[in-house]
Amino acid sequence: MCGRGALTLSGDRCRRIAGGHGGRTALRGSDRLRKKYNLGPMNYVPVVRTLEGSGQEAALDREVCAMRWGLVPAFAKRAEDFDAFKGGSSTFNARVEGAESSNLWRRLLDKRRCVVLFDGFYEWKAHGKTKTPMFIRNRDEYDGHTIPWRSKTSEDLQKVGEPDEKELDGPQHAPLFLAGLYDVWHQKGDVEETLESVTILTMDPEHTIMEEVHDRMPVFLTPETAASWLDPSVPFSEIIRPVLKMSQAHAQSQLLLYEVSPLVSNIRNESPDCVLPKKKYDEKQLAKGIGRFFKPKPADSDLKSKKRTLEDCEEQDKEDVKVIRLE
DNA sequence: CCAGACGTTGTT
DNA sequence: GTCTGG
DNA sequence: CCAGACGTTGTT
DNA sequence: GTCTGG
Repeated sequence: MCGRGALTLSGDRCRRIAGGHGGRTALRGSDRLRKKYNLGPMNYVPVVRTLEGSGQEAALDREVCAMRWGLVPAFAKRAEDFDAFKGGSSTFNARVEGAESSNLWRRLLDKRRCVVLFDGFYEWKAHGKTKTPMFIRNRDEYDGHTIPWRSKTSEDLQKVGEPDEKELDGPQHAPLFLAGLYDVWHQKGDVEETLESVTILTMDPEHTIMEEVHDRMPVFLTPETAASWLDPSVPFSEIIRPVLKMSQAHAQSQLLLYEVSPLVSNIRNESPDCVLPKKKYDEKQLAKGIGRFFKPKPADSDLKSKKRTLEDCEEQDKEDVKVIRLE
């Protein structure tokens, strides 16, 4: 993990995921969230956090807000010092090993934990000199769609339980819950500017399917560990062991990994085809007629063979129509 | 005391 | 903000 | 994370 | 190889 993702959830969908309805889960800055099948650091991603200063445990509320992926700590003098694309420190991932002994991360571990929502993310699997893009998401059967409340009344729990509306604004599979840390940076000087930004924790993928693809993976949260992760009354030192254990279990049993087309490797390609399995993408391209150029060419180029080729093309076009109608 | 760092991934 | 190096 | 640029002189 | 852009 984790430098590229897909994110097509609407703000409202994120809010339902984050804890149901009514005033208990606020939504802010969702105009910064657009459907994206190919996003990287510096883009805005939906973050679930616990609202500060909302009283004691029983009254804690949540908020979903758009934050920039790539953390700028509150103490930064210039935001560029933490912009990996401008020679600064790379802060879109944080290694969980040793986070407690890092000046950058330690201050966030107890009070600035959050959950980052993704449809899925991309990883480039290396074989020798070539790299194959893969997409990783929750399998269709996984039913962890919402983050429950911790220590809430049964009334609250009922509110959250299952999604009670047919979700038409994004993928049907459960989104990934990724463990994150956030911070708020205020620019000093004449220009008043506030930047909320986030990093995604990474861990060792050993003994999971992710090991086949990469030497790091994000920390996956389940509905239950996500609820604890969001509870600021639980210290990091207490929660991290079970969280990592559950993340490993999740990566062992609930993920779906598949190869995608090389389209995604260029971040300017912003198409739903990015998340299409490569096999389906290839079929689609063939159906569009691009695939015919990979057919063997005629040996000679006299008029007759040219004509035959043209006829072949027309024939192919008719077949294409059939294929498209069948879909 | 002040100055300066505070990070990750991937590749060799 | 907080720690390390000098 | 990957892709793509990496440059100058002179002219409009 | 190294840096910038997205």
